[in-house]
Amino acid sequence: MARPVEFDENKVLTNAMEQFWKEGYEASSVQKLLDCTGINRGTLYNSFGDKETFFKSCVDQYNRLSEKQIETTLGNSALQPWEAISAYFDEILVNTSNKHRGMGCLLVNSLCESVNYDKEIKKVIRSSQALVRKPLLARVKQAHKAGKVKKGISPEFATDALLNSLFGARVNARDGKNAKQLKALVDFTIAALRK
Amino acid sequence: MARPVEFDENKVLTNAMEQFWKEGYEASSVQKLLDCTGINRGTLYNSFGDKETFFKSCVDQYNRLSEKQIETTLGNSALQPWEAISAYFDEILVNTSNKHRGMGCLLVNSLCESVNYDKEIKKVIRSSQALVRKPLLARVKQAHKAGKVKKGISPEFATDALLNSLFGARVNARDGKNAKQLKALVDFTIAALRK
DNA sequence: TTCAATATTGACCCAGCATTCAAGCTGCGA
DNA sequence: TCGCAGCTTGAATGCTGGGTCAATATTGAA
Repeated sequence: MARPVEFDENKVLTNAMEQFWKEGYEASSVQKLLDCTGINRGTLYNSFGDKETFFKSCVDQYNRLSEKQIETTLGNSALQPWEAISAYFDEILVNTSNKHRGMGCLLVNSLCESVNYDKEIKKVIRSSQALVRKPLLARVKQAHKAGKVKKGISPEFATDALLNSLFGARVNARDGKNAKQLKALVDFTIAALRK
Repeated sequence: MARPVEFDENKVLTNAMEQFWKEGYEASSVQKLLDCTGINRGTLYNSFGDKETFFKSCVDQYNRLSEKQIETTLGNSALQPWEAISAYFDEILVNTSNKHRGMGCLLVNSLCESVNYDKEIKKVIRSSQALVRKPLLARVKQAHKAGKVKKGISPEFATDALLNSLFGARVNARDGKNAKQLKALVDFTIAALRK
């Protein structure tokens, strides 16, 4: 009945996501977003809303990427708990392009840039982080039940320690550390928790 | 011979540093910097140069703060190596105002915001991080010589692991975790390295 | 073929950005 | 007391920011 969309929504979201991921929210001007997506100014506002709304859609796109990484690792029932956890970290830190590795984590970056310091976006970031924490905690609990976690460490704390190590690694990734160095850092944390 | 300066340079730098620390480089407009420092537009440009130069001066101010924290902890020869290291982390994560804790680390934030993604400021940030790494490494080496580091762990790696944990904690601090939770995270890393 | 519905386009808006500068002010040396 | 070096001031500048909109294009249905 009406004119169909011409742009590829997935490509637009992916390109814009990478722009935000690399340079952050504030430094990503609408003009830069238009350049990297190839769409027109009006099209952006018409189809994706204002900059903040568009950013949230890009975070959703990032979460979809995240979920894929989780599915094949933490969500792979063929893997033992610690193998799954290790595979997940490998997926993020090792089996990724140098480009993506060097950009760190969009959620960590956004938290540190503090997009609109005390506004709504912070909530989005937090709930996105839960997407990782939940399946990670599930695996740690599994390991815990199997007696594969060092004594005196609760599954919740072990999960926090793993995430803390991962956050650090992703800051270090942005600082230029290579895959091997980053892997060594998270492997050390795993070794400290695992029995 | 001429009119003397009226503003307190130290206060100006401290206030501006906190503005950059809290909201990042891009979101800290010159107007916001004028508001929080109380100086005039022309005065800023006359006495501190442009925004980028001013930002670097604020990073210097942050480094001075950092050096003070290092002096009384890592630099305190009355303390044993691990006690000094632990005291340093306490100083950053526990013995600090809720306000400052919640802002994380200016250097980590800047790295994640990626101020001018591939420009000169990144160098400033990196050399500033060396200010912490050097005395920390010295203490770890001391512990290593005294046989107080777990077998098979080099002082360099142990230092990187500590810094990784600290980076993670400062991201988590920005996410709202409290002093106790943050301390538990770095303490866990220390315990994993210490013998 | 016509028309309603929606997508696309880029010129346009103005608020806010970083930066400059000419004029005014202040206090010390002469 | 006067002159002037140099700090202070805020209006002015040009540019870029995010956001709007009327005109145009493209489709399917009638």
